[in-house]
Amino acid sequence: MAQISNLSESLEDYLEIILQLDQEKGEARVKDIAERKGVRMASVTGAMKRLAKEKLIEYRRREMVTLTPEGSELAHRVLQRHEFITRFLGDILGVSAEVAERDACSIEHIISLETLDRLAAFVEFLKSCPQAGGNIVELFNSCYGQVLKQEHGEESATMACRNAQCESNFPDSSVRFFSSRAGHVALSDMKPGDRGRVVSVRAATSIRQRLIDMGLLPGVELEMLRVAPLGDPIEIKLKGYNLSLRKIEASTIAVEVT
Amino acid sequence: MAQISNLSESLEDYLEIILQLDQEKGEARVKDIAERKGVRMASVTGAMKRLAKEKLIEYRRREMVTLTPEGSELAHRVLQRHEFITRFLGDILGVSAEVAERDACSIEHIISLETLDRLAAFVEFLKSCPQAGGNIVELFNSCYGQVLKQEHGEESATMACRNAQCESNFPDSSVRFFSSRAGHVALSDMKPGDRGRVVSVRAATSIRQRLIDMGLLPGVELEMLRVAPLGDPIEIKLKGYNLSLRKIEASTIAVEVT
DNA sequence: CATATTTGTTAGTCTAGACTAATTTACTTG
DNA sequence: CAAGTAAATTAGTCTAGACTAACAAATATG
Repeated sequence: MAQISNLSESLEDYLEIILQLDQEKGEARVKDIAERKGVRMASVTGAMKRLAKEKLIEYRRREMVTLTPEGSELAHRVLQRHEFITRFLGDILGVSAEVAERDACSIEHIISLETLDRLAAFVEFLKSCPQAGGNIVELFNSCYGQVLKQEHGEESATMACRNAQCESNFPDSSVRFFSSRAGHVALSDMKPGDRGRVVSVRAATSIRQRLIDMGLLPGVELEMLRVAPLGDPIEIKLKGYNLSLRKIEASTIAVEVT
Repeated sequence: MAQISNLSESLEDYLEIILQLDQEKGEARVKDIAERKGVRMASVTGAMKRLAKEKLIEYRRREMVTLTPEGSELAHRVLQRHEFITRFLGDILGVSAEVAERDACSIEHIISLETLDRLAAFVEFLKSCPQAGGNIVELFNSCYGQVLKQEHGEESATMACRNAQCESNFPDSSVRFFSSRAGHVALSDMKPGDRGRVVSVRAATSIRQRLIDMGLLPGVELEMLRVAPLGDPIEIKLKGYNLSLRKIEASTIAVEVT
């Protein structure tokens, strides 16, 4: 049972596809539904029966599918949710269009209304609150780069980054927190000679700021030099200079060993 | 097949639960796994066989479950992903703890690594980039309120809001974009006398800022007064004063009719 | 008009992943 | 130690949702 309806995910998908086809072509036929959903026509026939039983569509054998008023209402809600998530992934996070679409397709069915509401509020906030600058999203995407987006005329975004002096802070535009093959290790667990790349800094704010000021930012390359006899302090090399850290600080830093 | 592994969602869940139990109690038993996953023991037995076949766990009948090195590696990755998503939902979006946990549980299995990476980068950005203020998240949560979070000692967050003069901008701390029963309607489609609440403003940035300056913010209550003969302009009442909008502007504003 | 081709349907199969009920094994305790 | 209880397994059932194969209807075309 998905969140909005009491339908299965699959049936929600069918409903959504029917609405889309209806809007695009003015009609929804079994063949087109099958093609868009990536299933065989026989599967569609079955699904149509289930939807008809729920009185969400009107369907007579070999004719086109039409939404009932309740079906249409529901389909619109499902579609709105889908499009919102796609926009969040694409426009805010800068995920590539295909992946945004695919992920939205699955997330829409399982995300709670509470989370959706909060996410929507967050998006509105990022776009509207004058204190948030209004350009947070552009700033983010120019600092961290977007996936597979090389549209022209993005000069202003790049400028925003330059102006904000973020450039030197975020040196790697393709930070891979999760997709790296290697597992992540706490900096404090590295052996002398190990090299790696900072993945995240999870220290409390006060310490965090210090670490960041020292250059320990996501994406930065570093090398473990020495660990003192009792494991404290730890000496690392980054950006060409050496740095000493306390073990407790180093343990908050996740590193992808290379 | 979930993203990280080629296991089913359910099997990933089992693996994750085994790791958690192992960390918490030092051992994972069928009964506890069943309880945590909310299934019967018989179902666990079946799942353990499937996991053992994949060489992810070591299991002999009626003994406790242990992770193989590969299983442990995978389980850690799954758990890390889970915890990251939970933190995003809870700490950034301000979703209530239970829902954050529940949603993370489902989202973790379907979200792509690309999206996960972008999300992680975004979170790091919000927390680290000096230009982003570093307090964007607190600002958001104090402006829009958090769900079911009434911890004390949040004075500083509230202050951030006051200082930022966001208070008057975001009057309603429980904006419901998706969870409202009623569907959303474009402001331009409302009838004279209808009352409602702004859900979102989707205009282009230039117009958007003007609308926002006039007080058309998510959560604001308004009433439709008059529509001129040709549908343009539209007169609405909000916060006690009257406002005229062009139809094209009004059509970008989604309203939840009350 | 006869025959292809396209479009849909029916009937039956398969799978994962839950379930119940009954049984077996292991541990505890009077 | 016998009996009771807790833990785990086996065997079999159910469901959604896909699949294939074969057939049927509608449409197009030589």
